[in-house]
Amino acid sequence: MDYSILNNQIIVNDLSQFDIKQMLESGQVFRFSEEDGNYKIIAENVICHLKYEYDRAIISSSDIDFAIKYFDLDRDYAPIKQRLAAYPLMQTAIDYGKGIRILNQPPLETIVSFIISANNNIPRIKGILTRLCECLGEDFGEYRAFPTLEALTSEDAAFYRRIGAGYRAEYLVDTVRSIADGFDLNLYSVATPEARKRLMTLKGVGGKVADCILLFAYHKEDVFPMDTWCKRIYRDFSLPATKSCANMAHTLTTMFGDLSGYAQQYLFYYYRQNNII
DNA sequence: TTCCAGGGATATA
DNA sequence: TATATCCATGGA
Repeated sequence: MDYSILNNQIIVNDLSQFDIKQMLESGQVFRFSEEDGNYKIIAENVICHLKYEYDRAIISSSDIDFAIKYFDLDRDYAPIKQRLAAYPLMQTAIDYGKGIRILNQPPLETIVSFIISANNNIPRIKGILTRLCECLGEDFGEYRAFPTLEALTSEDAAFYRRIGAGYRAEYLVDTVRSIADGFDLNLYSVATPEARKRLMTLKGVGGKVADCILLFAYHKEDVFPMDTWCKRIYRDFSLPATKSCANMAHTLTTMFGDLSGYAQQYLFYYYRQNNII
């Protein structure tokens, strides 16, 4: 994609495949805020400021290389959208969310975030994560970093309940302990089925949460996370009826192949924003 | 008051 | 392997 670096800022020239609101509000990330058109995103211990200037987007970051990778800037989404447009329903969804990109988020916080996301709603997820970082994250003045593994493992279930995690508190305690005890987070070059199997050994990580982690942290493109919105999406494709999310995900990933993750993201955003019940 | 939210664990057959 | 039930919380 067309971007350049100037004075420690990233200038994104091609807004046909880069939209700040669409990237952040497509349900893949929770630690962001907006005020008067200025967006703040925090990932790990890095903060990024995003805004528009004329017909360009400007990214300021404490770590430029991190930001380039995080916002997936070295990927051209034009051919992806062109291939997807041949599928039913997709042209509408792509037109609606043409600036969506799939972020490359740090694995640990993606795992924690999506364990919290289970049977939960986005405003609450954001609140729980805000309190988590406020309590355990390193203080950088303007913002708090995401807590380190050491900080996460230093707390018990009572703490996670206090910040509002509810019954997911025990899952979090168990999972961060597993990671500290040697669960290998480096799944970038592990094939999707094996990586998925490993993630699902973590407490609080089932099929859907595993797929979110695979897509939003490891950029595995051959997954289709099935949530309540995606069940409606499945219905509208008039595919074989089934009650099983696993069956739906299998049918959809068979249909979309290595475009599954992208298809899911455009469709999720379109359905949720338009509240298609 | 009940229902729902980017579901998963567990028990049961 | 497939289905039923329980789980904290807060907003609608």
